[in-house]
Amino acid sequence: MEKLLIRNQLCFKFYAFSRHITTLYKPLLAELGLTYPQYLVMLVLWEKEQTTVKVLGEQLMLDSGTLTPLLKRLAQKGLLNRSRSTTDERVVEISLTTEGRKIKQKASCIPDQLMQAVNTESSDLPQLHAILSKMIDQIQE
Amino acid sequence: MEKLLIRNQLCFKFYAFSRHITTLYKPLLAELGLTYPQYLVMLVLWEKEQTTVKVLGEQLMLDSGTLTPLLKRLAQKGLLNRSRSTTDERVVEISLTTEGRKIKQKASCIPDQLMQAVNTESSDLPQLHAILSKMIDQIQE
DNA sequence: TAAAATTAAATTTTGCACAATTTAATTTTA
DNA sequence: TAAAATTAAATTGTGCAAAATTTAATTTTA
Repeated sequence: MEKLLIRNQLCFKFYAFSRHITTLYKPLLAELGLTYPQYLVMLVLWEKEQTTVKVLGEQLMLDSGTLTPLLKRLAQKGLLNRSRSTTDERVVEISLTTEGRKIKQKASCIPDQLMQAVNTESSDLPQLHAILSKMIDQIQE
Repeated sequence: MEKLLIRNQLCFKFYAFSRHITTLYKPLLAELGLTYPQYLVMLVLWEKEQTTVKVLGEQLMLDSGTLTPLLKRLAQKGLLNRSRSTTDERVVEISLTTEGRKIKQKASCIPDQLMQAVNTESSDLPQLHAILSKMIDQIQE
């Protein structure tokens, strides 16, 4: 029964820390007018300027129920375009706009600023990366 | 700029894995009729049968905006009672009901089942616990 | 090739999360 | 002790998440 003690729950630690990270991002992303999930979409588009809702969903592990309204908001802000593919009308293509490309510069300092705020002992970082990567790879099998 | 690559983002890994854990809990908690945040509240109450919204919020790192409606749902299910403190009318006391106490038995197998589903290499577990505990302790300073 | 199956997004619904504000009670302090 | 400050919940509003269903397009297969 001691496994029901909240302090012993690894999953609660993930849940709590993940939310904490989002609050640390908030002031940094506010300057770009983005939420954290919106920022993740922009990260993907900064790597590859054109993609689809499906591919985006696979990369971020989010479904269309989450992405459709989120992408509409980003389109509203003028950061990306949404359009039906002409070769397959089921597909919606997402492409970076000039404005969307522009704010990549402003975002370039965010990763460092954020990690500073997270303030993880830097010796723990490689281990965390390794363990989490392994765990996430397992999900995607 | 390579820090803007999504695969390099530790925070995305936390975000994605935390959501993944919640989906693993879902079928287990469905038998109790609970969501994951509701389950966390029950974990706290199974340790200490009476508490307050404020204390609960500190333990789970959630505010009244999240807890108030969540606690109303748990009260609706008959698992806990909400009542204003008589000594300080600002405070709402939360107490476990007989029904709420009863389902602790049903929940006793969940931690093991969940960790099996998470399928983390068991050699990584102590490290994860240690690193996350340290990081969460820093938040609460 | 027509029917069946599959696929991609969108929609609907429920339930968090959290910032900001409000309300009411209690404490502090001038 | 009356005014000011603080505290605890509740409320309001926005934006995820994810399950379930719907819609429309494409692919498979009988």
